[in-house]
Amino acid sequence: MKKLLIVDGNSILNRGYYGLPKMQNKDGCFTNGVLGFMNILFRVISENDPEFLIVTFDLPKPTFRHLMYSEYKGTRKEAEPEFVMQIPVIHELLRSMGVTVLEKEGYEADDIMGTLAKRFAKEGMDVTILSGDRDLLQIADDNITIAIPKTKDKVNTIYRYKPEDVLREFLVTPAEFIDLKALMGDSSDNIPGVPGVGEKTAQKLMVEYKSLEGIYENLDSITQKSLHEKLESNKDKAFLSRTLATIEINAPIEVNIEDCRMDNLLNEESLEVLRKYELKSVIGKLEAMSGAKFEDKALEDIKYEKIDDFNKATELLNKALKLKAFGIFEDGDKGLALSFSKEENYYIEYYGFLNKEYVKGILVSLSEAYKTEVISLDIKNSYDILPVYREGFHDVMVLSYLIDPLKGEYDAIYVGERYLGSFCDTSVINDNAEAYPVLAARNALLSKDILINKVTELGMAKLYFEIEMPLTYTLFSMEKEGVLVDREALKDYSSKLSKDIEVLEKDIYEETGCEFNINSPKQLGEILFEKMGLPGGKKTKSGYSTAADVLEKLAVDNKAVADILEYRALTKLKSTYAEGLQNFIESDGRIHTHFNQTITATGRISSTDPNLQNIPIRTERGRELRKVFLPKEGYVFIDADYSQIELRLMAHMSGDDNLIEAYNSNKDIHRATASKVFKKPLEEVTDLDRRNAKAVNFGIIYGISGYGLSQGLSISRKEAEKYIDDYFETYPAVKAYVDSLISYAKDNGKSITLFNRVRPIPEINDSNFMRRKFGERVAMNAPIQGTAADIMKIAMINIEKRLREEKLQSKLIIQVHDEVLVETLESEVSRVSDIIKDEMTNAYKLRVPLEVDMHTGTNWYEAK
DNA sequence: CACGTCGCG
DNA sequence: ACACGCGCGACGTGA
Repeated sequence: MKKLLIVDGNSILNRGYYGLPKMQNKDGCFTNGVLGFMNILFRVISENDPEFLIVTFDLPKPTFRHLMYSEYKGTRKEAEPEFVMQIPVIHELLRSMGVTVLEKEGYEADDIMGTLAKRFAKEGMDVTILSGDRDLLQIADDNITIAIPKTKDKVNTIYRYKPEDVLREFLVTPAEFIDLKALMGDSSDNIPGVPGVGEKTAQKLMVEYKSLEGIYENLDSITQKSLHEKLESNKDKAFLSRTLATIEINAPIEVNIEDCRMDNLLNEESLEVLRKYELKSVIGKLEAMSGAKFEDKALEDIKYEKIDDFNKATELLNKALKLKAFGIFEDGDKGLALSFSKEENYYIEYYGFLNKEYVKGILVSLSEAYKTEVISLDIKNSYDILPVYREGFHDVMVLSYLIDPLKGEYDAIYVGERYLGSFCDTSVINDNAEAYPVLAARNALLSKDILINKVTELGMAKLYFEIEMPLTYTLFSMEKEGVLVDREALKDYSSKLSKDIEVLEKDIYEETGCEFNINSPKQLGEILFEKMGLPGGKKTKSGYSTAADVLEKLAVDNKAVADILEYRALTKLKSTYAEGLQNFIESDGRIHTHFNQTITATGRISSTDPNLQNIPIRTERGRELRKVFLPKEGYVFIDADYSQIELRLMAHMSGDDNLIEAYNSNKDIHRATASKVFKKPLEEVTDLDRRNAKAVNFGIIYGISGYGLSQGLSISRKEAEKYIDDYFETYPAVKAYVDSLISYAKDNGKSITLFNRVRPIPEINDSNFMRRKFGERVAMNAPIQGTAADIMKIAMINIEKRLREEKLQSKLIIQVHDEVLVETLESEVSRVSDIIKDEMTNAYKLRVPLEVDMHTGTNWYEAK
């Protein structure tokens, strides 16, 4: 008989918390509840040996049961912060262990447990519910055991209740237990009960009359006067209490039991979490349970067949086409790994006619004739041998990123250990260059369904299928196209910089009276603040801060400092851009950056080798650099950027009527804000007012703080705080919205975008003030920045697709967060402009218009 | 390899 | 009294 264990998360965490003395890790995070939770859980697991495990939690929101009777205000006293901060920790740990965690808005954990227990028991499973309190006893039946941990005489035991045990101890059946509770009441559950009736009396009544109905039908036979009166005058309360005490067993919860299979609790991910919270004993218990030390877990071989025969490779590729799904991972120009199943893997070595072109020739038929799923760990790097993106292509790296965007790395080893519980011998990978590609193809194939289930559970299926997967192809196409760069112009730019740098260098040596390495913050700090005695406090770990905002204050009346700032600006331009970019110009004269889809915490893409998302623009000297980015012969650039997309999203998502109105009437938003916040007519708003309002607008998006704003505007913190207060008074719904973002994050340990993209925020309930405040700012920023990223991705996918499908020659080549650059055939300018504008403005319908600024030019300087 | 700094949105 | 704007990547220095 299959065994299922369902755990009442909040209640067991609570048990754990009060069962152990307070403990903290070195970050100050309390962990005793989590440790206690795990101890109880492992105890039950070892005694029961369940095959499946589900943990449920209450959401802090009111439930339907309680909403119906909202006059019963919560009497539950506020939980201790040391307890509350462990809620996200237990979530993080359970998630890392791959445990199914269920919670549903509008339902208590009791309802979820009751529903699932009854459902799976009916299907013939042996169900155990682990809870810290007796509420669940009403659910007990022949196939459902209620396990309750108790401490008696300092000995922890797990009490197990079947219906007969309930009867023996409480003298009622599980069904009657509901009425018993209705009479007694339960203050911790906000169940009023009949005042004055306690456990003993209730029990006596139930034994005698079996139900509330029985009691009230025979009220006359209750002779004890005071009890009679209590019952009579509280009949409504009794029946209402019964409704409140009844656990829902038909809650709308969907669970695939196979997803709840308990295996691989100890993996790279959970190990990391356990180490972070310093729960070594848990690691030990998990090792003992899995029967092996983590370090010497059974290592799996990477088995594969090497193919270097042309006919064999052809046969294999044709076989792949006919499969339901296969895994693929390209090993640069050296070869190609294919995986057909856990056991059947191949490495095709490119050689002679057996090359990429040949392989692509076969695989290209995947575009129509075959519905075969193609699954990779990084499919963007395989499009050079695949047809254009279609449904059925999958990327396991992208899936892992969506589930845990803070992780940073999603290689085959990580996926194997976290999602497959398969540990491979890394020495094999070090020794054999073919092993990793094979492992990547295989683990991608094997983990895809597991990961899609997780992503679906998290509400991100649409995000994955409709945005992230199509985007893999868009980014591939952009990288492949690259951007033309004028190497000679870059060299000229560099040598002009060199001249000016040389002069500055000499001036600085003279002005400071000594020669030193200006690029060394250490030496510079010593010269400025010790030798020259300029005012400036220690700011960094390693000495004086020589950051620009510090130096700018000194530069006003010190020529040397002013020169140093300029020197810094010019050397930056020279080393990072003028010299740096040259190294990336390839033989086609173009730079092919890498657009990374699995880096940022918020959902933006990033650009590396080189970074084309930080090409200078704010200073004229830097902006000049954009003249070296050119469209190819016969083409021009069209540059398009969203106008204030994040602020527009703030208007949309907060639903603030004032902000929405400002945008819908096409106002200058910063000016309009200044007018309202500083309470003066639009005509009287000065440039300074506007600048300040703009800073506040930005501050709101970044997660405002008085101090931060005061630094940005060089005003006192008090003034800055006044600005913020006035701002929130002007746009009250914005205030309510950012508050709701913080409270959502505190409750859930994460924030989400409009498209359900998840950004975990582990800092949000940290006991450390700084970390917690950081978490709060992240909670305010991530939904806005992330939603903007989502929308831009939609626009990019659609632009690339239309250019391709409408057989235009123009190509999308660069994205800079809210901006795209399209290399446009001259004769297509009008058509392509329409496409870009159309796809960007209509990427998603908001309550305010999405506006796009577009320019054409013969280089990036002109087009922007 | 960590740090400080600074380029961009 | 004090902590403090959000998100990235690249470079040079110095241990």
